[in-house]
Amino acid sequence: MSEEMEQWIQEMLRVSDADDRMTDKQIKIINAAVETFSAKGFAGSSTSEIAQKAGVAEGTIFRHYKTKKDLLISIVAPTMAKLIAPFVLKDFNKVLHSNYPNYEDFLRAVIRNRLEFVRNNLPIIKIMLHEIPFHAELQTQFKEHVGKKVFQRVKEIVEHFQKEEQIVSVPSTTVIRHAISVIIGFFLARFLLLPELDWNEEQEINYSIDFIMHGLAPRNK
Amino acid sequence: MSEEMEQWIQEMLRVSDADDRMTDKQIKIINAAVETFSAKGFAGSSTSEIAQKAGVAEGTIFRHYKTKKDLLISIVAPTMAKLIAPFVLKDFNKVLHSNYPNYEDFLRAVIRNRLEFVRNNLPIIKIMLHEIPFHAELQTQFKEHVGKKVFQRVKEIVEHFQKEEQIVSVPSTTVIRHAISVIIGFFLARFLLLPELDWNEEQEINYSIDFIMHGLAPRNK
Amino acid sequence: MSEEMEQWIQEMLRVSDADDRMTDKQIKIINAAVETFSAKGFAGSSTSEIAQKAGVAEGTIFRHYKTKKDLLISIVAPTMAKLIAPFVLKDFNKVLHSNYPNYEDFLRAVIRNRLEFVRNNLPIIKIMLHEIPFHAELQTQFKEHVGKKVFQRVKEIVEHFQKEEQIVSVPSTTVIRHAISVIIGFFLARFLLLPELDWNEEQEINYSIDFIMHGLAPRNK
Amino acid sequence: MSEEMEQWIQEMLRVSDADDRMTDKQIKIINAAVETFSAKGFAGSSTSEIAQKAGVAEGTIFRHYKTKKDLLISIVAPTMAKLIAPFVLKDFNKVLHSNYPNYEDFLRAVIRNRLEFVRNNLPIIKIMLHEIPFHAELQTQFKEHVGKKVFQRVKEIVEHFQKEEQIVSVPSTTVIRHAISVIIGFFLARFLLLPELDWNEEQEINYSIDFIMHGLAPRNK
DNA sequence: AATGAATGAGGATTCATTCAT
DNA sequence: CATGAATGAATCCTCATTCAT
Repeated sequence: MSEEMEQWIQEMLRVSDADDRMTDKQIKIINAAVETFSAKGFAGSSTSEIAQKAGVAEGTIFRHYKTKKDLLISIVAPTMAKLIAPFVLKDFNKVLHSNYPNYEDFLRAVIRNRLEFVRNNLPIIKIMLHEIPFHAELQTQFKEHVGKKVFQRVKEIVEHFQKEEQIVSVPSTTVIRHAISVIIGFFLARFLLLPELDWNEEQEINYSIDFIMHGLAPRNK
Repeated sequence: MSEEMEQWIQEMLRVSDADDRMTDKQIKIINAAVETFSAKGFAGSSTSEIAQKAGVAEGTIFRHYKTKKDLLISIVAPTMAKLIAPFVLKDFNKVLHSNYPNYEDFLRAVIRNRLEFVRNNLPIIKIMLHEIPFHAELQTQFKEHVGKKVFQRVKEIVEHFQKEEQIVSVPSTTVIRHAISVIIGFFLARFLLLPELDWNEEQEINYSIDFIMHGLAPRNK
Repeated sequence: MSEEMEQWIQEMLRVSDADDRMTDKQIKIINAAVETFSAKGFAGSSTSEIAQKAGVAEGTIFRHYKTKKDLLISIVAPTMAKLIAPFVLKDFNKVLHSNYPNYEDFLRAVIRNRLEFVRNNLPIIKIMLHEIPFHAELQTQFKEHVGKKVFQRVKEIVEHFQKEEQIVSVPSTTVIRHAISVIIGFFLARFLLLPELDWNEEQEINYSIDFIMHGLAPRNK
Repeated sequence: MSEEMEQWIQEMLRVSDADDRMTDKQIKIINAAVETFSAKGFAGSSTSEIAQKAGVAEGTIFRHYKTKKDLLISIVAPTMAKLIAPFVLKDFNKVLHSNYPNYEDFLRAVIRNRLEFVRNNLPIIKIMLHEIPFHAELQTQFKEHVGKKVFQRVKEIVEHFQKEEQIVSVPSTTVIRHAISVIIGFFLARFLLLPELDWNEEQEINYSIDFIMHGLAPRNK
């Protein structure tokens, strides 16, 4: 792997791990809330249970977070930002201007990186998945950030490689959907559907990349 | 398309549409519950709201469904069964013994058929997605039916074509995951993420099949 | 025992066993209600449970008994009447005019007879005990029948024997209370507090009569 | 009366009056609950009525008592304990080793003392009587404490006096039942059946003791 | 007579949130 | 800052009773 890319990966890691300053009790509350929301869903969790699990008084939660929903937002929003952080790095599509003969290594680096991120933030990712449909604020944030910024960046890359005839000539939205489906499908299987299996992650990543590469390869008539 | 396959598709349709006999009020309750659960989630919906929406007394709900959860189950369970019904038809993998040169038409038939089913049962499908993680009964049913029966059938087909060297030599579980990811990815985008777009469904199905076919094609070194 | 007394006992039995005419369903309802009220109390029993136990529709109960309370009254009232029936027989205090040297045999006959009655109507007796304090109608009936009629009869007898100096010269109300306490104390222990014990009823009756006789015997200074 | 006995009576009083520390609202809730349960029975009382009577929000009840039944137990259990407290004082049967020629004074002291206790706790005593049959926890406590501990103590005394031939030679269980029946019979008449009467309590106690003493006196053939 | 679906008031209990300490 | 008692609206659910069939 090129040195350039390694630097980029370091950047990606740095960006994801920025942590806000919080008091000891706040951290306990957040942890308890994450655990509870993740296990029972937002609507199925009670603030009293969270307080108990956090070892604080019921009132303490509301000193830090005006409402229960506030608590949810302040858990999900930063993680959603971190989840897509690498894609909005200003040098994300540096790959375009490098002299890579292909995008395979790049794809592999991104997958590995996000795999780690998901692994380390699994409960919050679950909360995101479950709650986005029910909370306008989260939907807005999701559509804005993921739907626009990320999509825009990825689209540029895809269309670049299409111009170079390294990717089949199919609407770029479709190309993106296919690729992302395969990757997210892997993440879901790995962490949500069959986490108990004995996964060979490197191999599966390779299979997935291989599948995507062949699926997207230009058609030779 | 062969006549045989057309018959099978008819069979698939027939199986999916069997409808239970219910009283007028029961239907109203179910419809109101589907609408509400789908919009706010199970835990976020109140029985009083459902009753009001259904135009019945709150007590009437509990005459027909012992608990609120009962109401959920009796909505989700049959639809989950219908969702996978085609896969457990005894002649589902008839394709194996036919003389198709490939499995493309078969795949297209299944996708089209399930696309229609999802379209016609969208709110319930949403409920399924949201609630399965929180209800042991639904999880059990899902793992049992989808995880075991459907997977088994599909695996047979995949391994059959692998033996005939029409599919790349990769673990069948991985093959299945890739194909399903692409299809479900399409369904999610079509109905949940970007339903407001002006979709050319036939074309997208073709792209997806094309992507899968190339992604799964045997590698020629 | 005298022949006269035996006749009286026969009369007592006859009076207690008069049974009202009821339809088959009515009998089932009453039995179910007795069972339920006795086990859970009136307020703790639901008409739906009674209907279920009786094998009739919920509405059927209300065809025969206007309200749930009606059902209670129509169970308790007749049994309360039967419970005191012997005491209001017009020849109850025939004992006064017989030439008995004492009242022992008479007391024994009454105790035995009421013991049988209680044994055969235990659940209803329980209901009476529990519900009289909470239902004005039952209280009225109880005070009227038991408190007045029975008390009047017994008082005459007691005062008769006091005049004959066979009973200690103590207020007749106190005498009656003492005797009844001992008898009812026995019934309660026998059937409610320690029903599982292996009771020698005849012997206990003798002990109780003996205790009463000595307790009430005229004091010899 | 001996000085020794007077001391014992003081001890008895002290033990009965120990009062738990409770907040102002808790006291109001308990008082309202006692009043309501006593008047309508446990099952016939609603928590909303109790809250209203106590002048607190309904939720407040459940902050202090997890369930309505909890509220009942926390009312009845301590009173049941206090009711029998004198009998389990370690010097209760001190009477055995004193040089009393008889047990009359002792019996009178106990009756007077418990009469006062019942007078001061009448509503709770009523609740006890009504609810013990319907609540396993109360039954257990009753059988354990009253049935075992009290009975054991009293039995020792009775058998002691039987050995000394001051009590008739009849099974001690029967002796106890007779004595207790007379005393409880008096209490019930005094407070529950005919509370409106103008009772001369001291005289009735004397009559009852007299009745018991004669009823239990050794038989002279 | 009998049914049982339907009712809506009322049941116990939970909840997010407030506020005096 | 933190507490936890207090709130009262809202929750799910049960109930006695009615009424069309």
